[in-house]
Amino acid sequence: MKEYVHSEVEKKWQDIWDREEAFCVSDDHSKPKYYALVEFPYPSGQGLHVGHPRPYTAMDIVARKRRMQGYNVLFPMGWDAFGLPTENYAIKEHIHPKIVTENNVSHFKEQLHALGYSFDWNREVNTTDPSYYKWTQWIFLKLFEHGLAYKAEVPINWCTGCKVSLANEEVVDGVCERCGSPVVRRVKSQWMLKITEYADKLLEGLDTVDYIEKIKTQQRNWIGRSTGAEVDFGIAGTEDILRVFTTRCDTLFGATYMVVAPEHPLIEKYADRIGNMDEIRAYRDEANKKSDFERAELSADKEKTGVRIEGLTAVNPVNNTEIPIYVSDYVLMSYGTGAIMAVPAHDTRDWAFAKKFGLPIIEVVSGSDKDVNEECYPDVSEGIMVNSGFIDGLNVKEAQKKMIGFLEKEGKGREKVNFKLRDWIFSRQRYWGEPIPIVHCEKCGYVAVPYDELPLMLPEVESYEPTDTGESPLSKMESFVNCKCPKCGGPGKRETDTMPQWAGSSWYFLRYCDPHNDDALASEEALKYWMPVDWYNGGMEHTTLHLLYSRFWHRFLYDIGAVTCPEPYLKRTSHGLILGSNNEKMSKSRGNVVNPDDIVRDYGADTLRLYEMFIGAFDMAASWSDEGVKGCRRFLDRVWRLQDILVDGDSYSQDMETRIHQTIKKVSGDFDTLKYNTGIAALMSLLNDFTKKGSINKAELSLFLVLLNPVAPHITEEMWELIGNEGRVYRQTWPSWDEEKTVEDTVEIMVQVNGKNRKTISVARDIDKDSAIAAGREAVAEWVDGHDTVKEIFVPGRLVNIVVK
RNA sequence: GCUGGCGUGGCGGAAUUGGCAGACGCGCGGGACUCAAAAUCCCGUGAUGGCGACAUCGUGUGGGUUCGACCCCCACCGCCAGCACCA
Repeated sequence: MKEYVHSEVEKKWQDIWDREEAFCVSDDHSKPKYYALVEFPYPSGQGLHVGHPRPYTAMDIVARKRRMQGYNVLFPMGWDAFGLPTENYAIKEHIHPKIVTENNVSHFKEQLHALGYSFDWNREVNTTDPSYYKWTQWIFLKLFEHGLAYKAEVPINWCTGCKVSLANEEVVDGVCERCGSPVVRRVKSQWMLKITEYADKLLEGLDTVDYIEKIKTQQRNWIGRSTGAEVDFGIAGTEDILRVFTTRCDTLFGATYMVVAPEHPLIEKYADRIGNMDEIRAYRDEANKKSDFERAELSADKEKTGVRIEGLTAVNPVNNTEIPIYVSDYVLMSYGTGAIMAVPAHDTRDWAFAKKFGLPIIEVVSGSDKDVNEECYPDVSEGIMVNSGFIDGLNVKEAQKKMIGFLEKEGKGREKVNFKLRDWIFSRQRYWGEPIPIVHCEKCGYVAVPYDELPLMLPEVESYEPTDTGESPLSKMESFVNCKCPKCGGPGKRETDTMPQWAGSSWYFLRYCDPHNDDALASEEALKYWMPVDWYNGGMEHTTLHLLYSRFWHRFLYDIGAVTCPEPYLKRTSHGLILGSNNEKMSKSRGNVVNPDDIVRDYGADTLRLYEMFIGAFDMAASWSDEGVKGCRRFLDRVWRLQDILVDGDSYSQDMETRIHQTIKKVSGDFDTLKYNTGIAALMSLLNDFTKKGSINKAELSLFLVLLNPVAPHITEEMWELIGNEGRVYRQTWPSWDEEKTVEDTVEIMVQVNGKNRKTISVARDIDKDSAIAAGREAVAEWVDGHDTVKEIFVPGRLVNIVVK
């Protein structure tokens, strides 16, 4: 027998697949389509990581199996290539990011190719390609046109050392990831996308798709819809109001003071009436010095701080009581209205604050067995209202209803829905991203670059270093910045910020449908045929960013008629991380990184694919084991040696038939439900049976190769050819099983006495209850004779249980 | 703190969703082949007791439901992930 040399076999078949264009797909509308998608990688300088092949192999198995089942399968790959690491590397090494990207992409591509994936490389996309980002810019302009892109002053992370704004990911433990200087919050004018306008649609859409539950929950929590009421408190001696959002308007009679965020505009507005303005400004400045990290870090059980606003009091609209107003950083400007009504009796934060500042605490929901002055009573979803005037005696729900009625009648409040979701900060003061196609004109304001001028090319610059002021490197390029206003023809200045990395990845799945189209992001015909994506797998870390952003863009494109379905992904799953052999996350500093190239070289791509699918449940983290890899290679060696015991035969031998049908069923089911580990285990078991038997016929081996092919495509093609079969495994039809043949004629059932196993007997599969029990009684006579029978239980195919006294 | 998930041999993990716990793989022990080793093949492998057939115990802890519980219910402990002063 020929020796199994994985390097030769794998190279041979990869070349053949290339030559045959084996996995290039055409828009053949006569066949049912299947769109399998994996998240495209960021082509980093480090190359492929052993974490990448886990989802890629999983979806490659799905794609290969669906092809064998007669589907026209789109399984594409591309590059999410804009981004910071490339830019930083370019700065350090003085190489243009475009060149860095090209090198990285070609390295990645080689590595993916060596793993034998069935990607359709004719549809490769690259987000940094102008013919691609032309359409990213087009979508931005559409958003702008529909009022969903706007400029706003927002707080950003500012590195005091590099004098540059940082993405959240670049802030580590409150300091700059690169230079270690403290990071503070700073206000800057940024492009924003109004994802909040789509909050409800994004929430509702979740009910129509098949995502694993944990993803749905996380998205729902992130969107954070809560229903409550807006309540307007008067400000004594003025016409102004202080508006708050509350989910508990029933507790309004218990509101004994108010708190506003340090940045609340009301403070500056009444600066001349406020007695202690200096103190308040000092407090605000202190709060602003804190980075997000510090604010969050200290949040949990931090002592409450705050300052009373002297000279301003609020009027409670239900009883016209005047109550004090405080500033405190526990109230966030970014949620609700930036102001709250404090009900210390029933909110732990308000209670802590009230205790510290000696404010009154009034119980308004009964039910606590303690005095609310001694202990806060926050759990008040049930309970009866007390000390609450016209809603006394009502339960919480009724009280809320009546209160909203009252507020609406008085014009002092209304029902209101609030979201945690914030608008999407869309500007980056960076070079390596899509230029934002907007011109600022003194006369006309922000003006869109005309569609026929897209793509707005990213110009060549001399240096990618950010400027001292934190502006994008593009701002130093006068020839780029200065232009004519597209509207009035007067002097204009181009936007110099670029888009975040999330932009290009928010629609790439659409481009795969029609990647070379120059007139549209994809033709309607192609979109109609291919979309939505049938199965999308990706990392859990993208659930609230990429996954939500792309759903938002897609829904918007649907609303303007650019795409044909409202939700982009029918099904979403997530893979678990691959940890180092020490159970820790793989990283250079921990020294536990495994390079996939080494595994491919030493054991072969098929081994790596098999191992990563066998390592454990797909959605759970799994730690790397070199011994486990060897075990998988050993299995492939044993598969190869099946040639030694090969005999003639063009149908399954009788003694193996049941096992074979069981295995087809098991593998088919497991490959469709991400249970690759047990599917592979079933194949290992079947192999063990053939080895034990000492022979396998050609029909049986051929079947085995077809079942194993999606996981280990190279070795199976080679063996298929060696045993003299025609054609290719990847073009075979996926086998079906006969349900009748998956069950044995006789079954072993256990016989229990009082629930305890005593004997095992062999009976006909379709034995009736009485005969089964009779046979059972006979087998366990020594335990039941002489006892009274209480109950007899028969579970077909499983057991007989005789309960005696 | 909130949300979601998990807890099973020496290890990675199975268990048709209430029906023989530990499939499959790793590791380990023994044997065959070999001058020897590697590779390969065969046998064994939850714990305790027994030469043995076998018996008892055993799925984080404590209780419960049931003829029967890794699975369902109640309480608790521990770990992982995400969010976190969200009004």
